[in-house]
Amino acid sequence: MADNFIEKIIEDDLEAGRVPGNTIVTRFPPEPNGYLHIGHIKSICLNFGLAAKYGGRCHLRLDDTNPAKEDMEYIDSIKSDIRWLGFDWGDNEYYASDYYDQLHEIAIDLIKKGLAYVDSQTPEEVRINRGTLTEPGKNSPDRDRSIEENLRLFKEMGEGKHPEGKYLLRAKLDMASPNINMRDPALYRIKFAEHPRTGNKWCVYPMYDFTHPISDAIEGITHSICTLEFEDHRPAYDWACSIDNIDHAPHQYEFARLNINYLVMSKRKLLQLVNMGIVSGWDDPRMPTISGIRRRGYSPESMKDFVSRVGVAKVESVVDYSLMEFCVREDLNKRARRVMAVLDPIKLVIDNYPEDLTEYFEAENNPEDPTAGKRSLPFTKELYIEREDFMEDPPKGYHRLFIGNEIRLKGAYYVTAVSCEKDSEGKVTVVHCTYDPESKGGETPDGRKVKGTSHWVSAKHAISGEIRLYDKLFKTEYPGADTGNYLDDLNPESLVVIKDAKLEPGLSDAKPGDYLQFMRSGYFTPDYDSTKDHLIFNRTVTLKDSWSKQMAKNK
RNA sequence: UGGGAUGUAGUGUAAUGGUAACACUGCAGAUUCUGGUUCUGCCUUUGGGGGUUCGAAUCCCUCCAUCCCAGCCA
Repeated sequence: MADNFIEKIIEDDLEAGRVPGNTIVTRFPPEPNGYLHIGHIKSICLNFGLAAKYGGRCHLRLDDTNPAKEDMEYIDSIKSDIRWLGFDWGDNEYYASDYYDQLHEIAIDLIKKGLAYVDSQTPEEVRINRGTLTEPGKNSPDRDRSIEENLRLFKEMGEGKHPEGKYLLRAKLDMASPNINMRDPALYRIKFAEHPRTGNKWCVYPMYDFTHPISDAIEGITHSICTLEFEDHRPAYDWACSIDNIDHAPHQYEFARLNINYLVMSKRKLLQLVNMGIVSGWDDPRMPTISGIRRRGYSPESMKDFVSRVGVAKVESVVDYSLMEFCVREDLNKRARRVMAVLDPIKLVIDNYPEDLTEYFEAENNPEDPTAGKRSLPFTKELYIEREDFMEDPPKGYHRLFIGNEIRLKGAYYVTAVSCEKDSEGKVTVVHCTYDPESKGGETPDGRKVKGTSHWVSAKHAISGEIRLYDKLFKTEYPGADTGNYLDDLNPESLVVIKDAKLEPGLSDAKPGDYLQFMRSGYFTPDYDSTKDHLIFNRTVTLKDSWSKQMAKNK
């Protein structure tokens, strides 16, 4: 069953016998000029998913035709990000630069056939003579240069005899075409940049419209899938596939790229955020890069689920950020180990609890997963609880701790608040309570109910940790929509650091990649910089919180 | 204004001439040793106008709206 229009096309092609060897071949073709982001996940899942579903293969091809912007660092990150998602391209790792020799030959061939020429117009002249959207372009004065002259000049371009911008190899198509991409598109330009893979071997580099279709054809790609903005390039794609007598020319199909509100996804903007130091790097947990969300604690499974829920179509759309949060919560709910962590601690003293006693209580590691086992938590007279779990003057509907109210300390005892101490500024520092020894384990023989349950850690046994509370990097749905500058919409509270949270002792051996739920708070994961002496946890996403939502509404 | 595309609940995606649906969001409630999870219910949809047809989201005409294209970027 086809899940989207591309699968429908593939199934039709397969059924009609239009696919050589009945093996579909796709490719994921990133340009190594930045880190992969969430938008790429859609393309990766589509291309690798298609190959898996229809028993074909998917190539990884680095589209490295612009050495001025590309870098080895990006190539490495791209590969590790795809692997993290769980996809394997096997031996099918290719580079557009692998085809430079062939591409060069084809270009010479085109010149010999009179289908390409060397243009000596300045870039400015090329632009002006291209015409506009409504007016046709004008032929270059060099359009009818002799084949011999073209051959000589192209050779000299390749030999580094001319500066950048001096000459340009163009296809001889149609300067009057209503499709601007067909008005004698550039094939080769001079560039003296060092290429990450070919070094200084070349000083002419082929353009996308020339390189991409031919790379696809060389690799035997059957279905070349790209985003909507390349729709206009399809005639150029088909032209390039037609010049070399290819048996089974690949076809290009376009789908809508993934947009998500509250996020910026263009590589230009992401690079700017990195370069301006607004984030700590490409893998800052607030970045929508794959390495960023990995560090943030998102699971690959949740992201694959997310893009599959988004679907594939040709309508340009903006997906709700909340769908992504739903997906990560749903996955982490099933797999995250539950722990107790008090982010903003106040001391809770149980006045009638023995001074030197330590009891141990068993706690489930994950109520959603019985196989996750249990752990033992120490309990003493002095504990830490969350500051927001006690109020002197609670609003209606508050069923946490207040003077005279009884709550449960998760898995331990029922306690009733009796008094509190405050500092000179009126801030509560200590809450005093009494416990009911009969309620041991969190239930009483008389079966009475309490409405509130708080998490806690024993003050004596607690370990300290730094907590990084991440939130959206932008505070508006469409960053920059109002002012034209997306940087105006940065969320000043996208990162709030808690220096000294109180954590249950077992957290000392948590490692990056662990999925944790800090009970009643959110999902967290150890940061890469976390050490045994200085624990650091990143908040992936909060738990849904209907209480704070209700409070916000009543305001 | 030339060319290329796209219009289905707030958001995303199905339904290919036969009862407009699923998920997320939102709202209400139940359950719960996480105000989490789970469960139940509710809200809201075919861009407009014509036409063809017993019957149109689907086919035709027309209008409207939105997006993309004038890099020697991809």
